[in-house]
Amino acid sequence: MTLKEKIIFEALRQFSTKGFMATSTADIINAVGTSKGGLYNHFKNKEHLFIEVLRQARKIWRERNLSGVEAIERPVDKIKHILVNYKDHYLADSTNFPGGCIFINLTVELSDQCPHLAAEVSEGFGRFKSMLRRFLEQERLAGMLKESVDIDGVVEVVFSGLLGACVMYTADKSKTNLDQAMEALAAYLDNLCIS
Amino acid sequence: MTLKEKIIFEALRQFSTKGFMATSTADIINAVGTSKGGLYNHFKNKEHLFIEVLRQARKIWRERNLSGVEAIERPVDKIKHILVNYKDHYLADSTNFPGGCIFINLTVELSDQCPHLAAEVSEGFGRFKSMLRRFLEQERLAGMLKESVDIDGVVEVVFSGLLGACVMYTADKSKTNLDQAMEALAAYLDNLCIS
DNA sequence: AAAAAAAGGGAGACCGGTCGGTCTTTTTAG
DNA sequence: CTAAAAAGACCGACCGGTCTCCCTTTTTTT
Repeated sequence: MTLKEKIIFEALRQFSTKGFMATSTADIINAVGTSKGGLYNHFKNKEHLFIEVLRQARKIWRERNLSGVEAIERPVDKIKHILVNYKDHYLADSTNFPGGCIFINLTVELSDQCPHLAAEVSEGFGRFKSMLRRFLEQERLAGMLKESVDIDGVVEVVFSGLLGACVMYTADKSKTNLDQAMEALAAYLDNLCIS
Repeated sequence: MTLKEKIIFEALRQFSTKGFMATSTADIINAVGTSKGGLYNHFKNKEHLFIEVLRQARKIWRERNLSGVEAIERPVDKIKHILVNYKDHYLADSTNFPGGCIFINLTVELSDQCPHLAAEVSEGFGRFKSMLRRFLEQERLAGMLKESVDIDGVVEVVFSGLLGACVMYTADKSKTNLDQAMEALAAYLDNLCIS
């Protein structure tokens, strides 16, 4: 692992817990065991480091949350699988994300202070919501969704519920509450389907 | 309005947008138009100011979100009323909370940096969840809840959904999306009731 | 093949600026 | 006259970022 990679992974860890502003370059430098020169040789400034950390975080997010989804045929089951991945492989990954969902944390932190960085972060939210909507539309096309179901409303409930559960997990670190929230969302989805 | 009150209200505004750590005492002092002496005569240090700001924030939260709830007889309608209050009177209060829900913002910011402050903040979450649960139990006692409904699960969905909607509102400031999320939660509640 | 030179990563002293907090001084009110 | 309120100079610590220096590795020259 090169020094640059080490810096990115350590910055990811610290941004995830302490946020972007509250993590000093000195914190990262000490944790990695390098120096100012070692860091600023690879990154123009703290903001450029942030961009690379964000890219890495997205890559890990996909690995954790989308693994095994392709192999599932029924769209609504794909969503339920993602919910399970979220709690068991993503939020539970205390090596890379010891502070919970880094995208939520950074969005909350930066939305009013660094709007251009926050926009970068929350871009992924829109893509995720679109994915959920696509799965639900496929389920409807297959005729497996109850007539009365409003897809956009369901997307909002599932997505907001997932976000809220992440926030609570950040706050109380309770795996029990997290499990319950995810199971409740899965039950909610089941209730929208036929048979 | 005394200087002390002015400081608390201004600190509330700034903590709500920029967070606790990123708001400097100088920011508050300049906005209020006072000096270091003017602030530190009324508050021992920044953390004590934080405590008083938190107390004020809770008071406003209750005023905004619980107004009119007493007058409603059916418990589940009380919850739906709170959802409406949340988006129309609480999150829309850009005078006091220009940065969205201050409790969520502060919880996310402080959970890993100042656990003792974060615990103070998120204490209210537990009380709110208990309130939701109490309403649902009353509804069940009145026989108006479907047999299959798991109250704890519903509490998780509604509470997490509310939290997540707040986070998204912090990120995109979209009143439309907020309305949709809240309406979807109300529809979810309707679906659990008889008739 | 040996010597010289160029290149680049890393170390850390250093800079201007900002932070929370203290202390002395001045102003104001009772 | 006194006591509280307010002002603001000041302090040490820390921030992001720059700069120079060193050391190792690679490339070029003889």
